[in-house]
Amino acid sequence: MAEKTIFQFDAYGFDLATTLFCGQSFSWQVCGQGVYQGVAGRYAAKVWQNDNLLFVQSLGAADAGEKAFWQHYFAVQEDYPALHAVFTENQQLAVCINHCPGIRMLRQPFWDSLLSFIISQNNHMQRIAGIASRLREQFGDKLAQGVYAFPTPAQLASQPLEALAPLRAGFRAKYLLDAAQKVHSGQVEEAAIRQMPLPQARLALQQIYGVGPKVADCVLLYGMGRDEIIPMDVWMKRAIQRIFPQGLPAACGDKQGIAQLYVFHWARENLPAKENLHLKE
DNA sequence: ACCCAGGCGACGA
DNA sequence: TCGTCGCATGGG
Repeated sequence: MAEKTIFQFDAYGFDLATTLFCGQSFSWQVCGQGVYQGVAGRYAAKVWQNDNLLFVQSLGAADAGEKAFWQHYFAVQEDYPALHAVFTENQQLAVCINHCPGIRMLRQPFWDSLLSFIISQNNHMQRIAGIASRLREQFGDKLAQGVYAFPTPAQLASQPLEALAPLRAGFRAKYLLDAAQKVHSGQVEEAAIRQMPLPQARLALQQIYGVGPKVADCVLLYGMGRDEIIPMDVWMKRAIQRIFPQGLPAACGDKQGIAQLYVFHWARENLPAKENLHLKE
């Protein structure tokens, strides 16, 4: 029978839709007018927003930890007014923030983000979401009607490469398997990486075949809370070339990765790729 | 048809 | 250690 547990959070200034679909997560889909359905870790939910209230309806068997999980996931207790006050001191950055100030850094599980950003390489956002969705549906546990968890490392590690063909992940399929095998075996261990200094943490993740500097940085930022990281993809390179030749303002300090969310989103909506094809660095 | 995508690994110099 | 290229797939 359907679970009706609904968690409610104060979310002043929050923009749920943009936060879910700005390229940091590939675990959500539209399931109605202003209602989105998705997964994080072992939890499935429907989410919607009413002004400054965020509603999260648990779709699985809600447990004692679920409310705290979503509270953390949606960053509803983090002080964004304070962050914005610092970020907007810089005029260029203020343009990016003001373009969509309601974006929040989702606090995603490590494993979800590792799979998602392996899929993301040399790929388009729509396709990333599609492959991630097929990966969950094909190999993950069903948490609710139409919502599947990402396969656990053990579930995925036991698959032969050919089994991933229906994902249409292309050359990334073997990368997904290697990630599963190395996490399952403990060769790549989340808890240990969380304790490491950044350079070491990056190298630890890059042991995975198919995880290079960019994917490692995305996992550290989006899946491990390393807010000081700016993953450098083509959009961020364009934005930096164009409006931040000196890099993001030093005042962003160890929250540069959060500032990056706004710059990335601004760049995607304001820097047509065609005009910027031959920019370097 | 051609170019591109939240890159990476292999290879040659 | 640094460029360059192929890689799977599919949308513009």
